[in-house]
This record gives sequence, structure tokens and C-alpha cells, in this order.
Amino acid sequence: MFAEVIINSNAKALNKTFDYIVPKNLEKKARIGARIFVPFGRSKKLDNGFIINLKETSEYANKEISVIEDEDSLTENNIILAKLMSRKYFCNISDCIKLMLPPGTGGANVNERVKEKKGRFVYLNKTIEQIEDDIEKGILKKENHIKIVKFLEKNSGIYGPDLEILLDISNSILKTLQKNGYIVFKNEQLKRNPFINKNIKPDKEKKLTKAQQFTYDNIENDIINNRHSKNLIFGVTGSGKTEIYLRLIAKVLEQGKSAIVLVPEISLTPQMVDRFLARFGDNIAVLHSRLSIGERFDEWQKIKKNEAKIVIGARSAIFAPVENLGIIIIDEEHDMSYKSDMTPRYNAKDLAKYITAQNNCPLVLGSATPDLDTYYESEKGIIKRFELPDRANNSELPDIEIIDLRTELSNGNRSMISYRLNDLIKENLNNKKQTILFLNRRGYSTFIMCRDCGYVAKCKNCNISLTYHKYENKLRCHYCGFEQDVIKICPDCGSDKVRYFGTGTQKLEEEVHNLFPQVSTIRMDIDTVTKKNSHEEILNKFKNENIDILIGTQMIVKGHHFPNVTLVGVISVDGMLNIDDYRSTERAFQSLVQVAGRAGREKEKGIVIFQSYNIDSYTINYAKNQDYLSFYKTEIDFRKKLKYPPFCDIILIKFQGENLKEIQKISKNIYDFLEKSINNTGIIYKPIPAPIDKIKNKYRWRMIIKTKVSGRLLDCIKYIIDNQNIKNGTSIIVDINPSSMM
DNA sequence: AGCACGCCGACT
DNA sequence: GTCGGCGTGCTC
Repeated sequence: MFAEVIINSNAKALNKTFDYIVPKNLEKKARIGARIFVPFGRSKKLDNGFIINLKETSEYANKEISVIEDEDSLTENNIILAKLMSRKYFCNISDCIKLMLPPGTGGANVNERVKEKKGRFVYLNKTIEQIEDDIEKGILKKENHIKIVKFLEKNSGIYGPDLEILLDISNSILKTLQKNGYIVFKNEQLKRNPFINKNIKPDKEKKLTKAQQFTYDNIENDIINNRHSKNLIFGVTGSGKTEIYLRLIAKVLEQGKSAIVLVPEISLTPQMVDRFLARFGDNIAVLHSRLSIGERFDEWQKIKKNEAKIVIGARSAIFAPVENLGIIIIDEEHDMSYKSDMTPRYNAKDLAKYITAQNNCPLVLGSATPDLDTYYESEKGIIKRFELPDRANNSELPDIEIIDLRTELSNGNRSMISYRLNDLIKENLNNKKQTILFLNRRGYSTFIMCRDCGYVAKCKNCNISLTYHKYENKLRCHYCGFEQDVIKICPDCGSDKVRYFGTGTQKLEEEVHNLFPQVSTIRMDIDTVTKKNSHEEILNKFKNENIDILIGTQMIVKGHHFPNVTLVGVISVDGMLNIDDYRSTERAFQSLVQVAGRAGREKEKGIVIFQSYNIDSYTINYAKNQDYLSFYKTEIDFRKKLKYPPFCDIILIKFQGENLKEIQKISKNIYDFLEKSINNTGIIYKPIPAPIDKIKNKYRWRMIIKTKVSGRLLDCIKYIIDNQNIKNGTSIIVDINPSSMM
């Protein structure tokens, strides 16, 4: 017997199979998906890899497989998926396989793998009656001893260190209790449980509205009949999408199957997980990037060992090792975090379509502002659409006002805050209500410029404007991290009229403090959100300590519910609209609708202010009316006219390297070849420098093709890239429908 | 990617 | 003589 093997390596030259002899004693264990160790090349160490095919004859095989590691083996479906991804996303099969392995075990050196963590657990060793007896007789009389034993009556099997912290006791008390026979220690695997010390009240099913029931019944039918279907639940915030998800998951569990729920990384908060915990208890595994590698390993093992049947996670949870998949739910399906911007550049939504088809089960996409591509497919009948028009709790939509910043300026208001918004903030402060101010930029100001000669301070590595950071009093590049001291005199003309331009969250915060000296504020953006739970901490602080104003970027729009917020101000809609990407209007619309949803979700009606220099834009006006359908109709016409998705795919080919000549030569070769193969089936643009044409001393060029992706085209691209003679470390990256064009 | 081979210039 | 620089080529 012979095996075709993929070696675990991200080297381009190794993205092919190698034949090995399967020795007699390993024939039983040898199967597609098995993790193996083999001698490879001149290396003395064994390399690890995976069997992707078995066969009776081989022209090349001359070495034997040494070891087969059953523990980390994949399924045949995993291998099929990895192959498919490798072709579509231009990466090695082993890059894709890594996503499916237990966290911390994907590296070449398997000895360094994350281990199950062992720890000392404390168990009660007497019955409750015996203990009551001992207390009555005065045998057990120390206050601390009784406290511990009472606690263990309800929490037997707790992790030792947790017990010590919770009851504020020392290890020696536990030793005494052990000596006296009240407790025993057991050494067991420690679950690095992310929900530790949580008391969650169980939650019952809520009554469904007619629209909810109709949606549920339809999808339930597919679950019962093991039928693949693609469904979009189109419902505003608060329309009860989550309740439908919960019911569908309950049905899936009833059928003895598992469920995967994907949510955007940023909305994967404890509150979000709590809703699932309250309904399903600890039948849940959570996977996201803020977990430590050890925590992720444990959650992964819970799924693998079938101790958890519901997976809630960000993008990569699509690869969770569930057995018998019954449904995939993707919440906030328009969110761009479902597309990976690192190798492998996969789109979890596309893969979910494939995986649910493979498993004969439904896919559910949910959003209040669906991705245009998704809505288009629902119009075409490729995806079934269910609409939830009403807010389940009947709370009113806020009043939305658009403020023209041009008239503000001509009225002499040079501040970032319009007179109207200023008045409303004042009113809110008087009424002890909270306010959110939204600005789509970070830093103190965007760039600094000389008013006499137009000189702009730029990063010498990346060729983009440096941003002023007030606290450090430095200029910093947002791409490579380069920083330099603030300049006061223009280095070009010697003028002292160097001024700050543009606006950021820091400057906004400062301005708010100038206008309202007594106000308390909290800021949330990339700079303040760094630590593991900081995102959560900031929002909780805002909510619980009743801080007057929250100032933040994009990240404040998701999830959270703030009952005391009645005013939301969007400082500059223009900053959202004018980004170099064909989806900037779609994203601006989605953000504006979501931002508006932050105001007044309780009894009181909220007010939302959109400030803009371009008040006639359809994006702002449809967002004001929360009118998705009209926005969709306008936008989809543009997409059709200009040939953008969903009417084609966008293939971005990126060239990066230190040798500009080589980049130009190679990109021209590829262009010439692909221009012929595309012929008239799409549009191909000549290679040009990227918007940021230099990062960390590497030149960046790009080439864009607009066409429907076909297998033949993928093969053509691969062929021509593989045939380039690349010498100076130039890299070529292909990204299909990238989430960002930067 | 790693590793070895091989072809050249520099040095105790 | 031989040590080591790195360009080239291969890995079942």
C-alpha cells in the first residue's frame, strides 16, 4: 500500500504530494486524513504531514511512513475542503489543514503542542448527613472549616486554586480537612473555562411572533428532513433573530446533531454567550482570538470529545471538529470579519455554504442590513429570504436628523460639533442621560501640513501621512509603526505655520472637554482597546459608572445595549463614505443604521444626529429612514453598471518586494498572459502601485481583474504565477473578493 | 522551508 | 592548502 502525503510546510515548492510506502504494521491505521511522521529530504528529524490519498502502486515511493498519530487525524471531508480551499485561495493545502487541527498543534514541531492542563480538584468525601452530624456533635467546629464544607456540598469537584480565591482561605486549611477525611484531592484535566465563576439563570423559550414562527417552521423542516438550504433572516435589531436561532439549535440538538454559530469577533462578548448558556447550559464551546491558546485548546477538545454540541465562535470556528453537523448560523452576516485577510484568505460564509451542502443541513444568515450580494441572491431565489419587520419589544425607532456642516461653517462654527448637537448634548447632561459620539478615525488628527508650502509629514517607509498622537507627543505611521518627534518648523520652507488637519477621536475628546468642562468621557478605539478584555471593560464602565459621553470609532456600533443612551452623534459621515473601496457606501449605510440603533432602545425615544458636508447623498438619506430596500435598489444599479460584485468577482493580485524592477517585470508577465486568457469574459487592469505603495521598505503593486471566477481561470492564474522566475524575495498574493482594497 | 552541494575568494 | 560566503536545486 502507498500513501500520497502532504508535508506540513508553507513553502511554495512543497505544495504537492509525495508518495510513501505504508509499512504492513501501519496499514490498519493508514487512512485519508491521518497525521503522519515521515523522513523527508536530507533532514535528520522526521517531518509531519497528512495522508491525502491511498493507492496500490507508486512510481516514486522509496521511503516508509514512520508513525501515524491518530489523535490529530482529520476526516476525509476535511481533506476535501482543504484541497478545495488551496485551489480557490492560492495557498498550500497544509495552510488550510492547520486551521482544522487542535489549536497549538499546527506547527512543524509537534512536540511543542499545547497539552491538557492538569490540576488539583477538591471533592467532598463525606455525605451531607455525616457532616451535619459532625457539626452537631462539635467534631467540626472551626468557622472556616464549616464554610468550606458547606460550600463543597454544592460545588464538589472545584479547582483548588479557585476555591482558595473564592473563600479566601489557604492551602493549609484544605490539607487539614483532607487529613481529617472531609475532602479528597483528585488530579484531573483542568478545563480553562472562559465562563468560570458565572451564575447564569436558566432561560425559557419565548413566544414567537407570526413572522418568527413562519421562519422557524420553514427551517425546522429542513433540519428534520436532512435537507440543505440557504436562508436569510432579514430583520431589524431587536426583531428577535436570536430567539429563532436558539429554537433552531434546540431542534438540532433534539435530532442528536451539532450546531455552529458564527458571530463577528467584536460582538462575541460574554453577554452574547450568556444568552446561549442560559438556554443550553454548558453544552457550548466558545472559540475566538482573545482566548489564550490553552483555552482554545480546551474548548476545541470539548467539541472533539462531544462534550459540547454547540460551537459559538468567530470566523475560524467554521473549522470546529463537530460530528454530525445539523446547522450553521451566521449572525450579522454582512460583517466583513468573515473574510480572512491573512493566508489562507478564505471567506467563512462561502465555506459555510459548501459545508452545509456537504452535511445536508441548513445554513442561516441573519442581518438587519444584509450584504448586498446576499440580498441579491435572495432576490434571485438562490437564498430563501424571511423578513421580520417588527421590533419584538415594540420600542420606537429614534428620530434621525441630518446636519449640514457647510452651513455650520458659514455660520462661523469651526468646531467638530454643530450647534444643534451641542444643544442636545447640553440637554442630555442636564437630564443625566448618556451620549455616544461616533467618529470613524483614530488618533488626534489625521495629518499635519504646512500652510505656507503644503508640506505634509509622511512616513519615509510607507509613504503615508503620519498621525499625531497627543499623549506621546509623537507622529506615528499607522502601517509600519514608525514614529518621530513633532515638527514645529516646516523642513521644506522653514515656515512656522505647521498646523493639524483632519480629526480623530482624541481631538474630539479634547474638544468635548473644552465645550463641556464638567463632563466625564470615555474613549474607545484601537489605541485604547488593546488588552484582552479591554473592549468589554470600556463598554461596561460606560454603562455601569454612568459616564456622560462615549467617544469611539467603528467598534462601538456592535451589539451592546445601553438603556440610558438617548443621543447618538455621528461627527462626520463623509469620513465613512470617502474610502477607496467600492463597498464604502454599503459599509457606511450599515454603520449608520447600526449606530442609530444604539439610541433609545428603552421607553424613551432617542435622537440621532448625522453630520455631513454632503447631505444629499442617498446613503445618508436612506440610512435616516432606515430604508434598506431603497438603498439596496440604488446601490445594486451602480454595481451592475460599473461591473462590481455580485455581478462579477474581484481578483486582486498583489506584488510586494524590495526590488521594484522585478515587481514591474513579473507583474507585466502575468498581466500579458492573463489578458489573453480572460479575453472578453471580464476586465483586467494593468499593474499599478497600490494606494500605499511602500510599506516597511517594500514596494507594493497590484493588479485587479473583474470577472466571474471559474476553475479554468484559477488554474491559469496559478500556472502563470508558478512559472515566474522570482529571485529577490518578491511575493505574489492573490485575494479573491478581498475585504479591503488597501 | 531546510539542507547539501559546489564554486569562488581570503586567510592562519 | 581549507574555511566560509551564498547561489542553486531537490525533497517521494
